[in-house]
Amino acid sequence: MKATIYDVAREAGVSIAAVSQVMNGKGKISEERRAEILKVMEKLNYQPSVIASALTGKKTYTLGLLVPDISNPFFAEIARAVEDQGHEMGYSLVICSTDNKDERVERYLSLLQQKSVDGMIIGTGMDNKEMLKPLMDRSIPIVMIAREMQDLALHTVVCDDFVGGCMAAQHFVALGHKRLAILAEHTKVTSSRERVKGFVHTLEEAGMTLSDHHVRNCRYTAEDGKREALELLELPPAERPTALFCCNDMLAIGALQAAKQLKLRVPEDVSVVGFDNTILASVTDPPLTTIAQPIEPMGKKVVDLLLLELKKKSQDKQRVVMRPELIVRQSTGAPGHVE
Amino acid sequence: MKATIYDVAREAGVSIAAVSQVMNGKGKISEERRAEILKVMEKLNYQPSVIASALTGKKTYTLGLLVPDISNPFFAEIARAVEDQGHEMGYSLVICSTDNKDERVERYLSLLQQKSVDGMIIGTGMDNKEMLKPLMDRSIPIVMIAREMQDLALHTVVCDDFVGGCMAAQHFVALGHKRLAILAEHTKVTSSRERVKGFVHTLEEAGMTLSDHHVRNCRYTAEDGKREALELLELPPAERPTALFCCNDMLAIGALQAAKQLKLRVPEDVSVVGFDNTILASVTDPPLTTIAQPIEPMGKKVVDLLLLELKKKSQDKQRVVMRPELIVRQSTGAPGHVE
DNA sequence: TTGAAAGCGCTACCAC
DNA sequence: GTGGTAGCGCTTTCAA
Repeated sequence: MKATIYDVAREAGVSIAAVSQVMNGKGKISEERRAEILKVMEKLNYQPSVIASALTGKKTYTLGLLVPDISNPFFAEIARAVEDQGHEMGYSLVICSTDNKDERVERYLSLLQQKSVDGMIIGTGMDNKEMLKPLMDRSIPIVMIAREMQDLALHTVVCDDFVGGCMAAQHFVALGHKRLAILAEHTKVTSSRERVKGFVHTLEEAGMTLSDHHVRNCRYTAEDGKREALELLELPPAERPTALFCCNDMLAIGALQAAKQLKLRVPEDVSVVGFDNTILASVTDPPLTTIAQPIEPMGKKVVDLLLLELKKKSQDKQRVVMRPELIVRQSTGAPGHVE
Repeated sequence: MKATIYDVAREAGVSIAAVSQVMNGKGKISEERRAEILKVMEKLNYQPSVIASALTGKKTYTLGLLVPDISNPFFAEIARAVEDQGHEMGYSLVICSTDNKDERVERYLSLLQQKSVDGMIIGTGMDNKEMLKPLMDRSIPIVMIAREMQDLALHTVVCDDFVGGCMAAQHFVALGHKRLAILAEHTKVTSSRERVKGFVHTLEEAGMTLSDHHVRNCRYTAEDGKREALELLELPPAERPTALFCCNDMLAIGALQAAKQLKLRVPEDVSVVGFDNTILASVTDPPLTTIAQPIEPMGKKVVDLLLLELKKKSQDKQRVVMRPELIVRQSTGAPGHVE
């Protein structure tokens, strides 16, 4: 059986209070008692119970991370960054894949609460933002990453999605594209909406427009992207876009697959830009031009904000916006030309 | 503040014992009291504390998953399968990326123990297997996935790595390759060792051999794979392999990149087979022929075994071996020919 | 300095 | 049926 604080105390001939003190480095203990207790802990291979400690008002040293799908490389990379930064400070990470379903979000929110996590990092969308209210009322620290929850006072770390969308558009415009289209995520995904806005904004500044049926909403799988891209690319030549802006790398892969299936060459017949710059972007055929999010810095920052909130409550909520970057690979070129 | 069992009891005018009983569906309670209590719980939005419950000898409903790196798609996909199956049964998942470093493994093992997780799923290698002993002595349920811990009586779920290696070799032999090479993982990775063994075995059965410098050990990143593949592919023509078996998809991507850098065509100049069939295999250029592991069934099975172990202890340890499958895409062909 | 004791929220046993 | 109560392992006053 596991050794408890009582075992240590008995073995060392002191009170449990003494043991507790040396563990927490509080109170006054003579050096020799301290040493003795430490020795006994070692000998018994004593592992203090976080559970018991947490019950006494201390922390659980556990954080929750809600994302749509941990098997999606983007979120897996986020998770790794978050895990590392948390681990640095002694925290563990519980992952929660929501599939963007409110019921799952709710379930996980409740579960994490019952498990008394010290804080939650939310990187998933949800239709009903009210779900977060109860948590905030109970002042459970919550921070957002890669998603915004407007109207809610929450620390938030995002990349500048609007600017990212602009960058993609600028790239296409500079290349000379005239017929553009977008593969967006579900409209409830704020980051995707911003990217679309930025893209459209830049296009309009350049005197171009985007017809509605050239903006397709997908879920977040490559299959979805492929299906929508197929429809786009099968339009009559005069309407068929020569450039596709995809709101994430997964969708871009779907677009690439669609192009391949239709025997369209990339980038000669159609250019594709993705978003996120996950590992996927570097291995596609051709390698994907994409807008990079600074995933690691974002993950680190969001943990820092959360831990900050953990100690000093009720400060100003920050909104940290990090700059995306256009990574030009080989999926983009001038329309109708070999690059 | 969060409502406690006392709040519910007071509000409902009953004892906490009564409340506890309705929560756990045990003991006898009159229907009306039951309904009343339920109503109060609802009203107070009562969330029972898993922490307190766990302290009383119950479970924490939390599982730990140790993998080398959650941002590696293979492990991310494993994690998703494990998460889902666990979630089904009310468990949460703590992810632990070890980077294959013993110190990190040890740290996480200790942390998970202090947090009283109900069980651990280990999908990472470690040099010193002794680290697991203390956990086993304390009879903390441990199961292995995609890794073996020989000499240790542990439930284990793996795919048949040896057979997987054989499949790769058979594929190459059937295609007519004569000069083969392997990109293996670190020798301490049992699964990789088995794959190499199977590969070599089949080769020898076909009357072929593999010289030592045609078997390279890498870590687990694409960069490593690329570096080693570069060396292999820069050998003089008479020694240069026409077929590369890579022990995972990441390494295969590195190989693909190496080939591209050297202006070698795949599969005309060099064929490449990967292992795992992660999402990466479907997006490479060209799409990767690979040996698929049944990731989802494996993840589900390992959770089942763990939960089984949770209830009835000390049963026979199972070793579940799942069958891999050759997925032929476009990175393999006959040597010197366009496929 | 040191330790006795009062909880933290919940479970389970036992007496009523 | 129902509720009192003794812990679970640890933290934290507060006396001594």
